[in-house]
Amino acid sequence: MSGNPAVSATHSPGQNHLLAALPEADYERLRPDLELVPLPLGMAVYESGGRLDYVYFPTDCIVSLLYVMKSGASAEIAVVGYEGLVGISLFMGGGSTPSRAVVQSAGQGYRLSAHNVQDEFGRSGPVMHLLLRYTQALITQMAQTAVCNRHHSVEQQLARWLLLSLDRLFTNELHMTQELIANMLGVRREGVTEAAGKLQAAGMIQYNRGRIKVLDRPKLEEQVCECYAVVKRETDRLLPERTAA
Amino acid sequence: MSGNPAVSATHSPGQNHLLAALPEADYERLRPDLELVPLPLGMAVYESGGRLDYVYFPTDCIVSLLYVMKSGASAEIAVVGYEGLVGISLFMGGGSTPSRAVVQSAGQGYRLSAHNVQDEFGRSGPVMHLLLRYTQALITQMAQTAVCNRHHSVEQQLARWLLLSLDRLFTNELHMTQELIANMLGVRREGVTEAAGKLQAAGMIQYNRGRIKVLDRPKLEEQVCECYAVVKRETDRLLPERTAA
DNA sequence: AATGCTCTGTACGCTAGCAGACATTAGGGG
DNA sequence: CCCCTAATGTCTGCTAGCGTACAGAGCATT
Repeated sequence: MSGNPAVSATHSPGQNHLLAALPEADYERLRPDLELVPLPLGMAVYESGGRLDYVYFPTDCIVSLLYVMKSGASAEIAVVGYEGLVGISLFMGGGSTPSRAVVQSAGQGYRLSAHNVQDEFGRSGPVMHLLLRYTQALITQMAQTAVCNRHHSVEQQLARWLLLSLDRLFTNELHMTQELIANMLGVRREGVTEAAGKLQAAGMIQYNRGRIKVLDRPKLEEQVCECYAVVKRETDRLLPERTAA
Repeated sequence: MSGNPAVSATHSPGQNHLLAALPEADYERLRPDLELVPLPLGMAVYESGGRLDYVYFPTDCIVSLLYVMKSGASAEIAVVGYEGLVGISLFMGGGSTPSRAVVQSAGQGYRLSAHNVQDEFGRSGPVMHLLLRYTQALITQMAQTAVCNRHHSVEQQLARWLLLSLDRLFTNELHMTQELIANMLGVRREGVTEAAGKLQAAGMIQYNRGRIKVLDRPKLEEQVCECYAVVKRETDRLLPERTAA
């Protein structure tokens, strides 16, 4: 289905910013190996401890990296969208990680086989350096998640999470139940209801059965904890906008 | 002072397991560039957002990576000992990170200049792959810290922290006040007092004015949360014991 | 021995968030 | 159009951990 020309026509690997940031030569070399795949809501792109066969470059979807405990409780470690990729363990050398990767907002992405990724990485060129810089940005996000989990309220974390998600979409609307958000944040669903209620009362968002519309983003940015800005600034610093293709 | 031959005689770069794991040729090439330096308690090996001139390979000390918020509150992101290095941003490409690195248990370490590190990394050989595998282990630690911060009690986190620290020392005794531990865990000092009291009552540790002796490590391992085991298993998997030099 | 400082223990009120139970509502399929 | 289910709102304890304040205890210096 991903080979459908009508679909391909509206999609380009360049919609993923990592791929777009590659020098033209590298981009063109990679292009034939990139395969467009649908990433439906809830799909496990990667299972904890499992073998990874592809690296995924999201274009218009969001993938959450999360750890699920024995008890069933979970916590989001980081979130990946068009700015990044899922599957760093393929080039970092481990081949697997203890966390899962789940599609949190449906869409599509390009995938590249383990073999191709490792070949590219082995060239020690721009591709490698870009992947490593992205990995460092991801590390910052994980570190800040740890900090946020320690010190900030559910309301602050929800605000951070909304902004991080919004940054990875092209609308001001998320399709996401409170239940799912609670799983991501590792809190109770009731806690999300309460926090979302406050944000709604303050006029920042509008909630409606699985649809969250962000009405006043500037206000949201004003009252979110510093964690959001740290991650955003560091991501922008490490992955400056460049064009290719 | 680090040049003191009496000191050097009892120290070898091989005491750091990353360096020890290098093939002999690489180890010998690096060796002349490695400089033994003292790492006293409280030293800031690296400041948030600052420029990094060296990568540090601890031998018998522990370095904490922590984020300090505007409010002054802090939280430990990860801990590094003889199994690792401080300064991944030098080869990951960013050059800086938003977190600090502080010596938590005094000792020594070898340092390698940014220039040398980048040269070695650029060879795309065993050195590079080892550094990347270590980085992945560090990522796991950060991710698990986020999870632990979200879901586990101060007592469980203290147990995890004690075991992680103990793994990086050669005694069963830590020199560390409750105040410092509280800063690392991002909790109140009183919280640590209470948690430590419970562990002591259970006979696992013995506390005494800045000295913690672990009396019953198996018992401690029994009741620690799964986070410790996840990190340990992943570290062992990614950085198998190998010998060199 | 006295003093001062650091480190540890403890107590009290307070709040955020948990656990569980339940009410309400929206929307889609029959 | 109705019903069923998913999604959301609300309520009642309950507990962990916070903020604050202070007391005792070990250790070093004088």
